[in-house]
Amino acid sequence: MPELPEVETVRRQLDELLRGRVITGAAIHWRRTLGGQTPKAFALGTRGAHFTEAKRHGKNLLLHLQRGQAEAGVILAHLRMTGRFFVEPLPRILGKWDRLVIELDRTHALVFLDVRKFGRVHFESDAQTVLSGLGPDPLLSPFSCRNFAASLMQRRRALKPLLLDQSFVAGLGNIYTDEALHRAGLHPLRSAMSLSATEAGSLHAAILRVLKAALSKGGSSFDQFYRTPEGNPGAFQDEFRVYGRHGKACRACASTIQRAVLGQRGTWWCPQCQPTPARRQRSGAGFKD
DNA sequence: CCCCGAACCTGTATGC
DNA sequence: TGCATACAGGTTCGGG
Repeated sequence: MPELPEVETVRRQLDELLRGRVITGAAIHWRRTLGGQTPKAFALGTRGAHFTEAKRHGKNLLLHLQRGQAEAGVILAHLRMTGRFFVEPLPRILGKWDRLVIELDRTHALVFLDVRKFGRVHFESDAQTVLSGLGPDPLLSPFSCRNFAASLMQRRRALKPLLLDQSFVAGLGNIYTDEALHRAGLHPLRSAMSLSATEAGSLHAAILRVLKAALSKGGSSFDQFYRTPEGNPGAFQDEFRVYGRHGKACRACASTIQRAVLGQRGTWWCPQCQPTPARRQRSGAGFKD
């Protein structure tokens, strides 16, 4: 489900919904949601603290906590495939897919719902250590064209798996990687180091453009899984140019959109707008299928 | 460094 | 209708 535009939409709403609320309790309904942390450790870290600011890096949400005037750590959350947050008044009936319920001010609940159970929510006294392995977030400085181009030149990997690698850039997932490559006119199998300075610039611009456009629509929804904390779906799915459009006409040139599996992920591209790289420009791996 | 397959999970769509 | 299979916005691990 959620990539940078969806997570940023969630962050903005949680920032409004949670600011100032005091955590008065927590009930865990699926242990692994805490990612190895004990329920006791989560409760000790969070109970009695109040929310200050909601931040984000890549697809990670950081819900900052204070006790009085003192920093008290963060609730670090990753929605993975199907995680959702929302706030409801108490009392409420526990839902089938509710994995963690955090009580707010004794009157409300912050619910983490997650059908596939891949999502993670845990308390960290120091978020820096967890985020240290992540690359730059395109919507948070610094993400300069210059540095991005320079880091591309050092990698032989194909663009698709490289852009999905959160230690290279944080926030792109399967949808926005394919959408950015199409907008940049670059084939997903192109080796990163084969890009000219102009092509690297196009890719940098395309990433920013597609992420901002998706964010302005509240992200993308095409099933019941992604909803904002206020309960709304995104609307950017109507503007996909390649993702999921196998067999349909390219919106730019009318060629038939192709699909193949690359790096275990479905990959969509336009054979006209994104020409097949010459052997020299291709990375080692190829398509499966 | 890079690639692959498997694992973690449940729901939905599709085919027989 | 039932059953089997494939696939899904993500990440991590072990092995080659």
